[in-house]
Amino acid sequence: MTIDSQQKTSKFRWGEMDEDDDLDFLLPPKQVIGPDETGLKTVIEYKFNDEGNKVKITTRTRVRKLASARLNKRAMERRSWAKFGDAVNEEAGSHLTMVSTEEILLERPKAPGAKTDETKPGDLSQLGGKGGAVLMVCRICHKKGDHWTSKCPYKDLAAPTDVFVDKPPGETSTAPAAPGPGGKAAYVPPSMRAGADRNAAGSDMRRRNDENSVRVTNLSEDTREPDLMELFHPFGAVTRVYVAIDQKTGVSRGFGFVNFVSREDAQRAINKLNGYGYDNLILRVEWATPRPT
DNA sequence: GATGAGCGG
Repeated sequence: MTIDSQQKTSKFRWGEMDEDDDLDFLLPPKQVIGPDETGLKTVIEYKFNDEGNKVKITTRTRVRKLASARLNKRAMERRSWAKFGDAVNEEAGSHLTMVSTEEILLERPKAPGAKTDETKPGDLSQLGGKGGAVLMVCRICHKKGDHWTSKCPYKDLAAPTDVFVDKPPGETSTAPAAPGPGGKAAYVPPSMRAGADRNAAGSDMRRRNDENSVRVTNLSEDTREPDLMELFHPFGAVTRVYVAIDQKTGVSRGFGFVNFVSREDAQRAINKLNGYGYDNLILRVEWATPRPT
């Protein structure tokens, strides 16, 4: 026995074959001929029948006839049109199919409780941004790595998200608190409900409040936020008081901010409290320049 | 004299 024939037998031994073993590799390869001009496609394949004999199976199919039969009259008519536009100088299907350059963001699902994926810190810089840039995709303008949704320059222009859209006024819900068929019942603030004037009082309020920000400087270092509240709230509704604290030492940095609902109230507070003696110091109260967005 | 913390996904 030659080495060559030994190798052959080691690949395939008749004795080890089961009845249902796949012997198809012993058969000649399948042949596909056509379809020819008449639309006739011929497939020739070989199989073993139940007796273990090799049989040849020839299948003929009408291809073109069938395909055209499915096209309706109008479609057939369109086929006879003269080509126009870019198609005039092109082979059908060559350059006419466009590859979309639109950016489509896919969010990779992450199992709850799973650790952040093993993206190396070096990769983040390549994707152009501050730390965590890859995860930062604005839900309003979809710009990625630039800003969070809350900082979006289009935040105030954006149409409200679906969850905030209430039913049209005529449609009254029978059970308002019950979850809808699709899932949880979403709370809809009155200002966002159908029929509410969004421009009047609701969505715009937060931004306006932020602009009614008053800076208070020359505070003694033991002046705290409750003190500021006590001092300023007689002038009108205060939405926020803040005293800057040194993060290391925990002592006041001597300045803070007070936000008012109404700009007029803020102005009155400024007029009255600027130069006011408080804790042996002369307060300085003036409009704060809005924080950089 | 002085201009805010931290949280998302």
